[in-house]
Amino acid sequence: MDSRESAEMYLETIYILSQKSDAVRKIDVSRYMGYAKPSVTRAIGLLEKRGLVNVDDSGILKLSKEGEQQAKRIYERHTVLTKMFMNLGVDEETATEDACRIEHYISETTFDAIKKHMAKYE
Amino acid sequence: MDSRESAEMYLETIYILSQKSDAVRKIDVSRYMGYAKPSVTRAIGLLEKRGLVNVDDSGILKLSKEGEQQAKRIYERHTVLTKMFMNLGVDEETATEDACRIEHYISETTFDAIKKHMAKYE
DNA sequence: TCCTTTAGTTAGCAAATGCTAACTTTAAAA
DNA sequence: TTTTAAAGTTAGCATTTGCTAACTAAAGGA
Repeated sequence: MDSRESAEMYLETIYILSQKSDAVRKIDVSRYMGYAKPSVTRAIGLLEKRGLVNVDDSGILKLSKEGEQQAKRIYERHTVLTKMFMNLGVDEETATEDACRIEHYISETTFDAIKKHMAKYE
Repeated sequence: MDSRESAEMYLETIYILSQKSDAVRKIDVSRYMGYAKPSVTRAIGLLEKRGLVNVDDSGILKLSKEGEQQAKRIYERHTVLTKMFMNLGVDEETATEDACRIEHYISETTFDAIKKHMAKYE
């Protein structure tokens, strides 16, 4: 996996888990992503260094303002791409999987075009 | 870059260069991709081991049957995705760049759906 | 014939990610 | 209070890809 993709996946995961629970810890990320704990420890450490995530004394993860922006950006791509693929007749599971891989690699320009296009179908 | 993506890019490059010239060598791949020669030496060595590329005594690269199949598969994705993005109003350069990144990550199912969709516009 | 340019190779570095093993710490259970 | 289970951390391995440095080999020019 690409380095940027990896970071984005961690951010997105924290964002998604934060919507379901208000006390997200590393172990939750570990389980959700299916990665070993040390992988999560390091990855989140890097996100902290970059100022995208904060971990409080009790081990609760919070996205910073910028971290949340980035997470939302990816998550929006995720949902829009999934819809687009489903709109073309792809089943939900496959559409989600594809969106999840592609969301990291689409340029702003192309994503905007897709988003505008999809807006017609709402 | 992902390992599979890397291999696919080399195959696609050899395929593209083979359409312009019938004597493609490693140095050509090196220049086209902008990679140093040792990177190409190793990458093509791996493709040879996998039976996807053959290098004859004079250093000319040929895709094997399977190598060509894979290269064509990727190249088709490249062209179809580029068209789709341009169809949504994206400029050619951006469309090509995006297609080039995404072509490696789309499932067969989703690509088929896109392809069918694009067929309507021909 | 000798020299230079070009293609290709070998060896080894750096970066990044995921993993296991083993340890610490904390918190809950008995 | 003691024990046990769960969360995290540290250390270090493996894999993969691209790079540079330095070398070999072959082809062409002078």
